[in-house]
Amino acid sequence: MSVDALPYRPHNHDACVRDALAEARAICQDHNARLTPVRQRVLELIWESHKPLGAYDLLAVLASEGHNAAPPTVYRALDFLQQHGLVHRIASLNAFTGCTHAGQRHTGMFLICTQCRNVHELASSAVSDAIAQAAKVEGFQPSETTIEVAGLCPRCMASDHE
Amino acid sequence: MSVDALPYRPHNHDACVRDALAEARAICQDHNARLTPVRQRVLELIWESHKPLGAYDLLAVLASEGHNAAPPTVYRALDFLQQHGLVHRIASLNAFTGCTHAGQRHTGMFLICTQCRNVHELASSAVSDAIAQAAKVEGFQPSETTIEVAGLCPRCMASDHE
DNA sequence: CGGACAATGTTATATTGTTGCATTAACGTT
DNA sequence: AACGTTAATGCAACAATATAACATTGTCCG
Repeated sequence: MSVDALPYRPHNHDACVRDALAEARAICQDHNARLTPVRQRVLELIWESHKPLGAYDLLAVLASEGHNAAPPTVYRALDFLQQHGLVHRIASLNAFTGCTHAGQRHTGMFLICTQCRNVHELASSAVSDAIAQAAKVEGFQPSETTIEVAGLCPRCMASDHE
Repeated sequence: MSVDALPYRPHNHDACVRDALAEARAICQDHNARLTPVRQRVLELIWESHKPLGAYDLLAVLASEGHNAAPPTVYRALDFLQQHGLVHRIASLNAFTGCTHAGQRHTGMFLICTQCRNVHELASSAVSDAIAQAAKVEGFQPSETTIEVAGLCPRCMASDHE
């Protein structure tokens, strides 16, 4: 795997994928939901990539693995995973990424590097509080919040200055 | 025009469209940019609607007006308008809305009513500061920020409780 | 086993956005 | 006014993303 495929925070990637899957299994069991082979494979692919993947990227991999998959296959798996808080959709990229706070109540904030394409998810209560407060002042009742920040990750910034 | 087409903050809509266009003309002059007929018409349609419009919605209106328009026509106009800070793209809706802070340096935050589809733009420095701070902690250098909050606007909340 | 419901397969289509190239309009220079 | 240059538009095709509708298969539970 190319180094670019790794997020800019170094870690043991194999373990991180394994943990994410274990966590997913636990959460699904808890929700009485079935983490079927397609769903699990899609989740795994997303985690392995560690960058947002488009639905058609996933579709292509599944196809290359001999799975007779059509768009609905992938979109349904993604819907399921989103419903159970296992993946997020990045609206500005039309792509999907593994949730690093699965099981926790949070509104994710995404730092998206425009150069290496890696995405880093945060859950800053300072940010969500500020947003909740701003909404409240307007008498607005939030249900879903999207926070996506495009820019340069530390690693790319450093390599740009070489 | 139906009342639903108005934003939930009451105002003189004709004047608001007129002002937005005047502002746009001033800004374009200032930027040495040309607010051509197509561009102006697209901006006008977006403001008249006061709800996010999709590119193909705009296209349909232009077509109905006898304009021989193809998708690139609309997308180019929208690109131009975005570049000059006159409209925003709402990523979670694939739609475009007039910028209510044109000319001011800001990162917009959008309150999107899932019921009446109206969108209200804010520029909360508390929010942008919190986001900037969260990014800084991660060593991330932001360039573009997307903040979109879906939920219920005050008017719809009130009418739901009748 | 058998019925009910969840999940998947399959085909077609809708929606959103882009590329590439030809044509026309605007602007400054001479 | 004619000229060249660049910006803007017209136009045709296509790419990318997402959904609808309905048939089929699988799973669970009585």
